[in-house]
Amino acid sequence: MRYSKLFGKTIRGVSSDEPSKNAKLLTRGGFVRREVAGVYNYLPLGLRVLNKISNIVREEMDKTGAQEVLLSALQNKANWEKTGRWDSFDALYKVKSRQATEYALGPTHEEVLVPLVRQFVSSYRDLPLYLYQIQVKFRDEARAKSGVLRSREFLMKDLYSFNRDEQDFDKYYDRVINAYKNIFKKSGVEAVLTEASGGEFSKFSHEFQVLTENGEDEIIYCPGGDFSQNVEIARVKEGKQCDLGHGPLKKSKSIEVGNIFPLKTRFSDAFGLTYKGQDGKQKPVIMGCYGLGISRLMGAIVEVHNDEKGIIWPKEVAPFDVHLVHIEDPGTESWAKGAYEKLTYAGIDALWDDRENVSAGEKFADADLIGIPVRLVISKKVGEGEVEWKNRDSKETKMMSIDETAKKLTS
RNA sequence: CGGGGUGUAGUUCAUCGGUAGAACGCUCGGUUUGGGACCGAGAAGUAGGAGGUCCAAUUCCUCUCACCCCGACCA
Repeated sequence: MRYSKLFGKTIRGVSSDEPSKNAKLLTRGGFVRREVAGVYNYLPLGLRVLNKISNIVREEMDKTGAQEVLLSALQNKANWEKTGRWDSFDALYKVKSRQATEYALGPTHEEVLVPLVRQFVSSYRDLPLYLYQIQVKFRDEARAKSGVLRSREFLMKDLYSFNRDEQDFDKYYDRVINAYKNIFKKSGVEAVLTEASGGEFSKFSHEFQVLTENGEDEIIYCPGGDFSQNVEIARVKEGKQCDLGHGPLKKSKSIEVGNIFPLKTRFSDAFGLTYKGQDGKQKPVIMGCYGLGISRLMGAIVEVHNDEKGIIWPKEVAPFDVHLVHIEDPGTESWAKGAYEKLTYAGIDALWDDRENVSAGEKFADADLIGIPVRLVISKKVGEGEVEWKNRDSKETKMMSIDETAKKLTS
């Protein structure tokens, strides 16, 4: 992609209206632009990151045996009344058609999926069933804040499990925990598996919490990794010695990037989702719910991976593999194009800063702000057929041939 | 939803009763080219909206809308 053609530009300053680090950097870098409070537009760079994260999530979800669907955002009011949530779900957006029919604007999808699954599940042979989607969710937050971390419209992966019994459910629950661990690891963040309140549905839930100053949640955890609780339920205090000898428990602000919990038969009962067991008896389906905020994770990654110059994307979620910077010198006009074509041919996704009459300093500053993990410079100083390789998170540079570069990037 | 604050050029902000200004960005010309270069010329605004006070309102008052912050809320 030629940077000169890319929709969305970097900007130097950003309104003091946008005080959160993630929104500031994402806005300055040309990834997002705010539409209204708590709602963001994702520009090409931002969408690329969302898609990278989504694909990591898809891969791991598919590995657990789940299938992807896409459910409706406009939802049937009657089903929300059936579960009692039409009135009790505070953050529910309600919209009205011209015929005065009311709809829920989906904040979550039990009310859609359970009746749908009911049409297909009747026997123990139809279970287990695992369905997920990646979709825009709407929640009427009393107060949107922290940039893309708490927004009213956001991209979320939600998975719902349907099992014959608790034992099967427990096994799958653990499998999803593992999948989540893989997702966060690949996305470049450390997410601490944390016990939290179960709210309406069960005694407990599990949250995946990314430690950062700017988080809204707070957890008490063992530095050894064997214990973590959200302060909302924590009975122990910071500083208490870990039972397994890992030293004093720590307290930290954090961002909840995933939340999983048992639904038991809460929705199966509401919609009469049952199956006939091998023994001929009609039984309720045991459900679980597994959320993961894609856009929120993007924000969390930015909160964690940045420096005074801008974002530092982990490789797997970066909008491009490399940032090709051409410093104009007479006689080098064709060099960058040649390099770009070679890299593209090798399957490397390059953002090529081909702007004319833009100083080297400005191109470097933009590259740092955008935060693609590898920067390749082409200039007279570097020489034809060569590039200067620099990682975003390092000061060191290295000269190498374009062929070598392509090989290193694809290995 | 309570408390506080802010709406002026594409963006960030000044002006604070006498009808609008800078920087960045943008356009044109030229000089530059390894860390956000420079010179010159130029385009760009119903001052969020409505009402009121006043000879005169971006400025003061009222209402309204939007946005931000703190809190409450956050399956």
